[in-house]
Amino acid sequence: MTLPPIVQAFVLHFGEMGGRWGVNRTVGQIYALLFLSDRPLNADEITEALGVSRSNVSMGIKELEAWRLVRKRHLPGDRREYLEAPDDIWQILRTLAEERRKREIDPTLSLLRDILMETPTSAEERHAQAKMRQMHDLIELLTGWADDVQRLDNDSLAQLLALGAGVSKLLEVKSKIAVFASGKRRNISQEDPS
Amino acid sequence: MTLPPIVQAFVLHFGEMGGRWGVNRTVGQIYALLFLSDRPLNADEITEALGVSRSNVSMGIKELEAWRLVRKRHLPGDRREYLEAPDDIWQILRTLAEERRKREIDPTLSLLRDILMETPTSAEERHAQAKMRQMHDLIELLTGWADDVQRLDNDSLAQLLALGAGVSKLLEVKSKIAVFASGKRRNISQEDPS
DNA sequence: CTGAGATTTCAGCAATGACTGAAATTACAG
DNA sequence: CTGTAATTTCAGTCATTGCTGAAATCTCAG
Repeated sequence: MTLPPIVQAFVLHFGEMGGRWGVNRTVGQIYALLFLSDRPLNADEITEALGVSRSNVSMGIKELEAWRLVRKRHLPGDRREYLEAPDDIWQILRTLAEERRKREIDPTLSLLRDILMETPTSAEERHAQAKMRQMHDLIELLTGWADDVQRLDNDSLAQLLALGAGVSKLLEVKSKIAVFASGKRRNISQEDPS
Repeated sequence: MTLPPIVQAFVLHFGEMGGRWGVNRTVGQIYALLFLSDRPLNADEITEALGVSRSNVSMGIKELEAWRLVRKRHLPGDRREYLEAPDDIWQILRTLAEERRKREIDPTLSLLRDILMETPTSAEERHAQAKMRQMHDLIELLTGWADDVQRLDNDSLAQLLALGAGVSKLLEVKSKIAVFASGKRRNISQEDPS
């Protein structure tokens, strides 16, 4: 691996963090490399830069495509495939949020929906189901919010983030004026009145 | 494992999802069990319910304590330790957000800070560093926002979530009135003018 | 104190996941 | 088409992580 020191440090770090982020070391390293690169790289360049096997790179790329974090491109007069990481950092954020949700949250939401259809047959089951309903409702609230925010353009999103807790002040005002209430509202309470 | 079917389904699911959430199967199962339980459980009850070894349960509990997702309690006239999962679901959400950030984001932020102190020595390094600055600034914006939101009380948080994308409408109004601008604003742009 | 019950630690085994090289498949220039 | 370069697949091996039982440590009633 002959990379500039700061690039190498970042690549190695992403490799180590990969585990915590739900991908393996090589996948983390490939993404880091592509993210920092000022031009698309082909698989052999990646293999060379990271010092791993060509097949490992192939599998890593496949996974990054599944995450929609890299794109394949073709350069004129070169049969090889080149890879690049999209560079709109806001879009990367949206993609990560969507993909993590798909992997980490949706399956649970689906299970909860199923279980909440069942009729409890004991006090213990009734309590368990009530807890699951709490969890279900909270997740729906969160994912619904995420859906909405997902659709904001970069600037609005940046504004929202910059606002921080200031939003609570804004909410006070809103509740007083009550005119801005636009279309779809959601259920606010998480307490289950069962 | 002799648990009510819906409890068992939920526990097994949490076990399987554990991997994606950064904990092992047993840890996921223990948490699921405690979350659904209507009373604190001792380690032997957990061992019995999950059909795993006592030592495995001990290690799992230790990890859940490190995540601050469970508490130890003592019942009068019983030497054993009992465990319970806090039941304010909003608090659980805050805890999860904090702990995941600590594990998944803070180390990267720290590395980025270090690297951004370095002086690039080539065009390639300059570009890489610019990308890292973008990432750094975005993460700071996100964690700063999270810090703020973290401090909201349950109701304000619920309101914020229910608002969804409606916040952008509110932001428009805000920018027109410009009176609500309270204290700490943050840098909005992510574009690096290097 | 003492000792029985309760909990934690840890070395070794089991299971899972990651990586490699070789073979198979695909893509395309000529 | 054909042949070569490029990519993917996959069986086997290596590395990591998870789990267990036994031993060590801790805790507290008597």
